[in-house]
Amino acid sequence: MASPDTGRPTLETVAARAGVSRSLVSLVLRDSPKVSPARREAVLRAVAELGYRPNEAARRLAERRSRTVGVLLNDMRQPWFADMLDGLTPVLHAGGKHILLGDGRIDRMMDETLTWSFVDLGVDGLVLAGSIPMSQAIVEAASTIPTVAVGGRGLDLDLPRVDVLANDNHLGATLAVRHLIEFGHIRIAHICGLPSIAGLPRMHGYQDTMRAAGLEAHIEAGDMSEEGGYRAAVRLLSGSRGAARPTAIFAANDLTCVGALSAAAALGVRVPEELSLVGFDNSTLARLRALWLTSVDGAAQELGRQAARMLLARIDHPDAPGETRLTSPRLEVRGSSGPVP
Amino acid sequence: MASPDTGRPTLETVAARAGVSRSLVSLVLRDSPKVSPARREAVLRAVAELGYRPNEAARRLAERRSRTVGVLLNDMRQPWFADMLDGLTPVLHAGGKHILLGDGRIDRMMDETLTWSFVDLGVDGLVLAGSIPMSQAIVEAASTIPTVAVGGRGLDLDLPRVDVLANDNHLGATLAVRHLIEFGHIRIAHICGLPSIAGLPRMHGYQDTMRAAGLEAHIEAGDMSEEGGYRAAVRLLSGSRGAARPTAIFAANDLTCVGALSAAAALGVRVPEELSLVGFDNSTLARLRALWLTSVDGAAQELGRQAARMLLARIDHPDAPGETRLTSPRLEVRGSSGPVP
DNA sequence: CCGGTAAGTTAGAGCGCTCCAATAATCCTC
DNA sequence: GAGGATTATTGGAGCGCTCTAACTTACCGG
Repeated sequence: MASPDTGRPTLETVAARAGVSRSLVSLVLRDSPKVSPARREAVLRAVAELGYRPNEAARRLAERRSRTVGVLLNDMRQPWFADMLDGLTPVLHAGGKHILLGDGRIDRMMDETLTWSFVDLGVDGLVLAGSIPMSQAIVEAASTIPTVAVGGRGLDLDLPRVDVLANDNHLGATLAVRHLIEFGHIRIAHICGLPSIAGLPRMHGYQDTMRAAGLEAHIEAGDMSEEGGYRAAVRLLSGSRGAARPTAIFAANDLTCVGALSAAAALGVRVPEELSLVGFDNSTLARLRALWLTSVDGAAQELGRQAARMLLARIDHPDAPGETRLTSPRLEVRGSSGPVP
Repeated sequence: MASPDTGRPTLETVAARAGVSRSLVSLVLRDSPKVSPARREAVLRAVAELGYRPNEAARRLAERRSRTVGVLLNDMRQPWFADMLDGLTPVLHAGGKHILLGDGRIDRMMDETLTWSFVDLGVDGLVLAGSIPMSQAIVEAASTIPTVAVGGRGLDLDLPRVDVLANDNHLGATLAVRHLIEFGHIRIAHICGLPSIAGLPRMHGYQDTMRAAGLEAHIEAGDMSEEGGYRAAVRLLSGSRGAARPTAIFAANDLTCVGALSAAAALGVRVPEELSLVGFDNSTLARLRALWLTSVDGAAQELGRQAARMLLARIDHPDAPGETRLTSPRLEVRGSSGPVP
């Protein structure tokens, strides 16, 4: 004799109203085929009249799964993550999954607590996005829960049954440098990023392509920030190295590229007439007409879609061997690059 | 006689190991004062040895609350939301709340499903951020669940026990226009935003301040986008209105302002020598040295902090009368504004 | 018209936790 | 060292749902 006296209606309440048992209501709600049309009708009417909504916590407890996947990322305000999520979420929703976002910057506790709270919540799957720091907690979670690593982590740490999906950063750099070479540039410099899973292959792609073309590589240190890009570009352009000023710069990401653009403006070097710039990520920044950067597009959205599909497959099949897949980037040519002067 | 055979340990498992009852373990975990040091010790050891973590779903069901608040916003990639969240989340965490993010753009179902899923999950509180569309579901949820509306919605729809916290957009516009007047500008135009809860007061602030200074207002239509700002600025600057070209433009937000900046560049109008620009939001965009916009800072982070505090208070006191609070913006002066030519 | 099968419905035992009421152990105080 | 007041500990009844196994009917051919 439950007490539907207080607050929201429960299965009990609905059952009483429809004149059936709790179990039958449950069957109707999970639309089981073996319910007579008459009863189904009655139950649905009762549900509507009472405005009944199932209690998610109870359902999770009973089902022992949450129909939820956790997404761990480091900074949602970076356009790459937003784009990736744009691809990821519709597919996961279509697969009947809720999404729980964990942002390492917003919840400054990525290291441990955030991951554990996902585990406690009993997420059905985990998406590790970007180059989030790999704590003990994450490694443990990833080896228990079906997990997909997208765009960064995972290539390095190789867990047994984790799928890895990443942008081919090496190829992206190659595309950028080839583009500049085709414009006739010879002195092409690179402002590198951090020595991360994203930064290193971009740098190596640059080096390899330069070498293949018989050109001399010139790398200036950056840190994926605007400030770093500005300083590196100032060093490159201020001619402290004699007359060999580069006519083109390939930057490790768009933010760095924007910094380089500012440096060029500050030093009176016109872009693209005197200096060509190519960024990486094709972020919203690159698309602002005030900046209008040529940039490598990592197809983050497509990456997200694929990640979602892989995760859904893995949830159904937790023990399949881990798969690694690289996706091909594309160059988006805009106003910051042009023929060599 | 539970079966700790499978998977994660439960209270039962821990209790057995520590040689105490389930209840005692529960008391230790919620660190009740009335547990003897010896038992507490034993329980904690068992917990550590087993790697026990409480099942969040079960806890929620039993406690009939989720220690979670839902945050509903429309687009996380807008810097304003990120900043607001930066202020909001630490305070909520400190108050022992988990955070559930619902992004209207990412989960394209803000209208209904997203809100309902918050309700089903049994969130303890709700934060409505920005000018999310007000669906029936939201209104219903907000009148049941402790709710705070921050930076947009809420001023208009006035629900009985909902706190409203907003930036004083009218004052912000006033600051911007006064700044330009102090620089000696007379012909100050405004590119307005959408007629939203954020856009309208900015426009009115502009109008009122111009009128108070005995100046003639001139408003060009924009839409809070870069493209809109570009077009409006082209109309303003191309002189189709005779010689009375404005020497300063106050834009409804930074994106619009960036558009205006591009228009100036395209038309050969130098900023700030020939044209001063002031934006709104003081977003990361405004801080890029390539743009370096003077902008009104809505103190989104502080807004977030206050919103969190108000929500925590309201959760403890659901029936207190709704409170409305406006916060004062501040002008961040950068390179896009200067003395009248 | 009876046993057998299919179709529809239901009781009831969990899921893993909280929390109250009841019990057991301990501590005083006289 | 008995009686009462604390202080610790425990049993057990939920929380609202799922899911299996058992129970009703209804149907049908022999």
